[in-house]
Amino acid sequence: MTFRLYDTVTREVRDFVPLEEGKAGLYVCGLTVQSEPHVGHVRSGVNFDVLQRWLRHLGYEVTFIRNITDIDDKILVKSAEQGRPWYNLAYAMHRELDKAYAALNVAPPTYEPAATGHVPEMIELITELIGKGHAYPAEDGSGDVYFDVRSWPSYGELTHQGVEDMEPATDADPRGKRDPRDFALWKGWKKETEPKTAAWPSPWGPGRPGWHIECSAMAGKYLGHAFDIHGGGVDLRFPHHENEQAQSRAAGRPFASYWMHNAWITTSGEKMSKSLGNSLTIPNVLEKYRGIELRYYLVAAHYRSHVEFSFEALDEAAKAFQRVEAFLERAGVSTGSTTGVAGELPEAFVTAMNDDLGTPAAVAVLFEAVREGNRADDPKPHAAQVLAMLDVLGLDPADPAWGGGGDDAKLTAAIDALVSGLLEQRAEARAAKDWARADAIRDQIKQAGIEVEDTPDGPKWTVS
RNA sequence: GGUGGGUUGGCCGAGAGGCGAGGCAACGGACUGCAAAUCCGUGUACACGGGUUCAAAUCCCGUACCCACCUCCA
Repeated sequence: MTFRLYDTVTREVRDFVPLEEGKAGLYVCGLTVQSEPHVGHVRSGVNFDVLQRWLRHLGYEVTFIRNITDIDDKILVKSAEQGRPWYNLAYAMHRELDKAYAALNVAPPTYEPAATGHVPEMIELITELIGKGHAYPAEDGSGDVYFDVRSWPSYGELTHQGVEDMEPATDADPRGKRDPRDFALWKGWKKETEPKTAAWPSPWGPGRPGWHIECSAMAGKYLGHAFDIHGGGVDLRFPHHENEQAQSRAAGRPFASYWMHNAWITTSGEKMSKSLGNSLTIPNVLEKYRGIELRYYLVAAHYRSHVEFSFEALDEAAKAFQRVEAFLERAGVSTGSTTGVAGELPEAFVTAMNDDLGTPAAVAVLFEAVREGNRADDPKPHAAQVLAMLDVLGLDPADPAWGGGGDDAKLTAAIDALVSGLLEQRAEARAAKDWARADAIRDQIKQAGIEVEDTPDGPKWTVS
């Protein structure tokens, strides 16, 4: 059975046929590192991480490039507001993003190129476009270079829009554009307002890259002029991806075969914009929920479905996932080094994943396996299947990526020593059928935040 | 004005012509000293109005409401 995915261009789910058999080239637009990452930002990271893992599972040799935009208008504005160099802000936020990805077990891509490191590649591409008559230096002496939308008849093909139907830019400043829809490939340095460090030499004078050009240049450099899949958030379809494709193809590069776009996460029906305050930043959410729980929440919804974020829903998701963990614990495989040597994936799971990464259906299969395992005399084979599924989804609790360092083990031992003393007293009370005292001890332990469960193997405690 | 998406039970969230995805919560039962966990069982949901069909949450027409993008937001 082949892997099928939804292509934004054809608007249908179609077979994935790579350009080169056995290999998959994937480019995903990463973030503009201008502020702390929030839940919405990280969704794309998790979604494409699942894609990457699934392609690898299918046996593809994956080259995964996810860029970092580390110079742009907003970075300049924000850093100025904060009174620090733009590169300091970008670098600090980049490190925050790395931390957020790590906390969610988002595997690093093959390479994470930054825009500022690829100015020569961009200049080369822009020069080529000017040479072919698809771009022009602004006539107002600003040092800007624009892509000439009118020179490229298929402009709009990605998002199925005609140039005539597009709303003319409302940002009143036409600068030196021939057509208001023309977009900047290169932005001339504005001496009066922009720091000198934000300008690079170019044939058109000092300046910095336009937003879209970086992705065309970097995708071309690391994946070749034609590659398999290009991904990003829905908002990037237009103008970003439309422009990437236009400028790449105008330069004679075929560019991506498939376009994938993940949907939004909103809060109270609204876009999770960066101005919303910081209650939804990853560091904040991780104070209340574990990374694996947040990841489960994100994976349990289909990547093309809009998700209305709420802490109530995240809470439910966390409980659901704990059910899986409790099963693994019971089956006695949760702490073993079973990662990677787990059982076979159920066919229904594979079918679900092959159908445009149908993670909701895949998760349903996961829970069915958990129930069967709970019912079975020997849960181990089911547990092995469960682990195999979790591994593909990046949700294996035993994965060292989740941390669980040595301090934890020490703490656990210390608590165990304290709790076991109390549990012995409770056992004595129970043996004497002194239920009141037994329950009082259990309540006492519970007040410390520790739940006691009686199992066939004796009482077990967990931090609730 | 253009383009696209959405409205599913108490809640989250799948599905895309005919067997009630899955999870959370609730209720009943089993197990338990009581719990917890687990298992078994219970719900007749698809925005509204028409239509097509033996059969519609799913297809068609219309209506309402919501959302996203339209030049630097994942």
